[in-house]
Amino acid sequence: MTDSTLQGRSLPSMADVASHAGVAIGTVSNVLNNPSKVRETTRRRVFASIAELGYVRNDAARSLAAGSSTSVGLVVADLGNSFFVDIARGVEQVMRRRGMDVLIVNSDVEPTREVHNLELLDRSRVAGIILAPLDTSLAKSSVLPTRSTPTVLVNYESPTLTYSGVQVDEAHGGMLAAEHLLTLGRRRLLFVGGPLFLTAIQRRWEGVARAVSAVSDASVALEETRGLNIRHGRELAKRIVAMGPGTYDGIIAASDLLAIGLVQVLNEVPGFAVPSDVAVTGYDNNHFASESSIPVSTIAQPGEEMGSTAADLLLELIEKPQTQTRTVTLAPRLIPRTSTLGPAWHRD
Amino acid sequence: MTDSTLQGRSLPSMADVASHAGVAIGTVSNVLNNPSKVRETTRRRVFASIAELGYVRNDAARSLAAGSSTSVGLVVADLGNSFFVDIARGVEQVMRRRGMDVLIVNSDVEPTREVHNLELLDRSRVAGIILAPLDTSLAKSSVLPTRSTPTVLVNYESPTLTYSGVQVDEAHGGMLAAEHLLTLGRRRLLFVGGPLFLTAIQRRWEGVARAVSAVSDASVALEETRGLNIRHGRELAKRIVAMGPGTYDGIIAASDLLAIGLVQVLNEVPGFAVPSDVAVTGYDNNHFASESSIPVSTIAQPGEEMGSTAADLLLELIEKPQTQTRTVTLAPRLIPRTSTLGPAWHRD
DNA sequence: GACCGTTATTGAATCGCTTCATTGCCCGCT
DNA sequence: AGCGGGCAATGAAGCGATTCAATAACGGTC
Repeated sequence: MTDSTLQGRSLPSMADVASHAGVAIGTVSNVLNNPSKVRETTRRRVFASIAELGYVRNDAARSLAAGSSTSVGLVVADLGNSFFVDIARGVEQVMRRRGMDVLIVNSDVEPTREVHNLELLDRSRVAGIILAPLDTSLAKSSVLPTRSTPTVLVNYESPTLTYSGVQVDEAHGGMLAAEHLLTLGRRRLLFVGGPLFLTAIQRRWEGVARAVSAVSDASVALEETRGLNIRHGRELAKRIVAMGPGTYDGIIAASDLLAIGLVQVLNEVPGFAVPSDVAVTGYDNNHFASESSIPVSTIAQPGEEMGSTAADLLLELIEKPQTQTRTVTLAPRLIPRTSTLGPAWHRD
Repeated sequence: MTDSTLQGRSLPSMADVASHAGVAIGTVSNVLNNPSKVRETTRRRVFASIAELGYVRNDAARSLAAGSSTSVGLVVADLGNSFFVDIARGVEQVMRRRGMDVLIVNSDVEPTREVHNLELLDRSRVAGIILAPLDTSLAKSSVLPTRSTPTVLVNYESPTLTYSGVQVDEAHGGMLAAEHLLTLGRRRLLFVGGPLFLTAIQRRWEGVARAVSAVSDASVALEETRGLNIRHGRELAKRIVAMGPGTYDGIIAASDLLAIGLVQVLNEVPGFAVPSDVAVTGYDNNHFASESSIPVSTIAQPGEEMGSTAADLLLELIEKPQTQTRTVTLAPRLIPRTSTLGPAWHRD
């Protein structure tokens, strides 16, 4: 019976540790989970055996037996987008403080993978899930209704209030940008961004329009783009130049990349100097917004804060499952830089 | 159609499904894992029960019983660095094709978290682990010797050949950049980058030096920087300007950001036009290298390929554990752009 | 109808852990 | 001595799957 010939391969189990240390299996478990319940000397003996055998606890067995896990899952739509990386950082920060681990799964913009990843985490029986989808991925609507693991949505409004969530007040962001330009005396504004079926863009535009309508002698036009990259900014800039100098004295771009593209082209053309002739704002606080040759004023998405808030909401849900779900809306903030203030304004 | 029992009740188990469908528990298991062994009609009945009860397989129990998992873990040093995101994409691509899932854990540049994450994945009994550390994080040396899960290293040379790994031939990258400039007729070169204790930077410099020494009338100088960001590039550019025009006619930067910073400043100063007076190359193929106002020629790290190669190596290790470990070295490649070729050269 | 080879289904044993009701001990009090 | 209470330690009963030997059911043949 006492055959301890473990042919090389498989890792030692708790039972192996127990017999090696001359204690019961339950004692080993206690050493690991409730050290205070075990006498000092015994504890030391067990730890010694653990070290000697190179024992590694099997979390699959652990969470099966305990019926709970110490990891949460984070489903992100696109790791290539630094916004999601910020969210991840926020989530990790909070979870780590609580001794929980964060497993990240990447959907890479594919809705089917998003569904798959959600199922994966469900099967894994993680303690909870934070879902950060893209505005465009609709897939979740078909999955969400049947979920049973505690779940928090980031940046996506759950139609019904079935899940807790974190959102950004996009309209407010648009207002901030517009008011900034208006305060600087700009009156002939232009909002650029698109496609407009993205609700975030739509909201930003609404905010801009609202802010402008509050100032009697100000006006704002809208130019829809097909995307939000530098290239789209460059293309649009050419069209703007073609309209002639003075048509606009302030431009609100729906993304930093768009703004950077605009600035790159405009600033080369007489009559379109940035910001003296045309002030430009971006959106997202992309790392490169501050690094381009003319640092771009921007609206910062509170990505990290969104992540940490989502984590808080999730912990709440995990700890008292009866809690009423709720949605937290966070405000973006303005970061003024050279592209609106001019070179006199130095950042640190 | 009708019932939506989403609340609180603990999830149904395989036993529940079995009794609901009027079959044995083993049959349910077969329906899920060896469908061909179950008669069509039975299979359908079981699937119906699964759907009706909303059964979700418990992967903790599954991998405990089966003694194997269908997920692999990926430990990345810094999700904020797009190089690691590329690696992740490569890993996912290969694994997905094999029906395996990838769990990503982020160490956020902290060595202690790297160790923790490695332990986490060990405990989780994933099928294998891919470790993508930073050049600087030394911590793994203390962990690696005792590992027992199949493991593959990315971008870090295991001193002993204990683990399979994927690397980049950094020296070759340096050579490519230098040869490119030499071919364009540049002879007074400068390599910039740092800190030099980073082995990758060191290697690139070695490659550059080797290439230059092969051309009799060419020379190369070295300027060490304290970091690789745009800011460092800007600062260095000022020093270069101070040396006067003509000192160098070609600069090899150890990162794209560095190169972008250099170009931004140099190109404004008479006698330092890029690329006519000074040609500049970057390194990493950062997304923004191609988007800056003067697109920067660069050496592309094959991040995605590194990831997929690592995944292949890992699968090999998982499938036949006896396999000899090996290290694959990949070559970076040159992407010439305006900062060396001039505006005549259009990219698609 | 008896016999036999497939094909389907069954259910007990098992994976490695947590839990918790018990048991053993030791010590102080009455 | 006897009793009660606190610690320590024990070990069996799950947790929810996979496996696999054993059994049942099903056709075909002679």
